[in-house]
Amino acid sequence: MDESLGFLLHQVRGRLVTAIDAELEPLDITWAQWGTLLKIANGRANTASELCRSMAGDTGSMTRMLDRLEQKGLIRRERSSEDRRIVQLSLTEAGQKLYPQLPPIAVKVLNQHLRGFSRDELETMKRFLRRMLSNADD
Amino acid sequence: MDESLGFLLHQVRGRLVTAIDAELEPLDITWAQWGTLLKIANGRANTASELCRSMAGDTGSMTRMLDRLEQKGLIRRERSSEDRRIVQLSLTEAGQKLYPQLPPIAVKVLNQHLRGFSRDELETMKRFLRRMLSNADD
DNA sequence: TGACGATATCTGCCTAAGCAGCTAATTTGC
DNA sequence: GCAAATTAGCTGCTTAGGCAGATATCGTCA
Repeated sequence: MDESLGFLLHQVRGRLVTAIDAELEPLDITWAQWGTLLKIANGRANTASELCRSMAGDTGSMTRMLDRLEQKGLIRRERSSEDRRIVQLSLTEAGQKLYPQLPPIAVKVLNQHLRGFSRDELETMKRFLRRMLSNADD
Repeated sequence: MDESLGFLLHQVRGRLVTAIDAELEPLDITWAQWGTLLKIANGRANTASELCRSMAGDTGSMTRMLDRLEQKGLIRRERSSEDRRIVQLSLTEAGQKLYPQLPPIAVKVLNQHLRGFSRDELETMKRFLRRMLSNADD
């Protein structure tokens, strides 16, 4: 039963997150925070609900994630004037300075865990995971 | 960047857990609780620290997990008389009655997410994940 | 024997994610 | 034009996991 796919996914994801968080620790940011920051930096999400949709997350949990990022001075929240329900998100100068430092760290940890994998094998695994995701969507 | 392996693993694992938890809800137990219960039921772990080792988890978090299982009346804790540091774990009658109901639910949800996968593909994916785990161990 | 290190468990503090319920603002439908 | 539904964001409650520190017990070795 340790061999269940669900358990394996859980374990691997946990190891990855722990390893990345350990490397990120000197920068005073976590993997989850970095992911959120990146979405904002890329312009893929300007509001909290866009973030939730693009990460399949909960809005309540996102509010608190944004609280943490704002409190660290990495993002700014501004109530929109056109639609006053919306809070527009943007990176502060500190956020803009921080976020390019992060991808190399994630890549390094990922490569450590992918030692011995061919490019084909990596692509195969990603294809499998995308198929599972699309199976989940119905 | 939504295409990073780490992000995909995170997403798939999340969807699986959410789907299993939804199915388990009428039984008033969660996926994480069920995993712990199963380890105890199988006799693979008679103590908290054995559980932690076999799941690569934290002892503090395990204490609280066992609190929840004990509070639900599914497990029993008994201080060992030979080594008084140890707390021996066992299933109550309720726990023994509950745990055989759980694997079919996990299998069902897993199969939904694996629609269209051949047995070979599943084995390949599991092999990949085990390789990543073993890469993590050094 | 008695000090020291290792082990087992527990507690407090933190991040994170999910659910339900709430308010305010906007859009839709009659 | 206005009631109803929808959307955006927030708060409280819960589970879960990680880290650090505390306590009690055990094993070892001088």
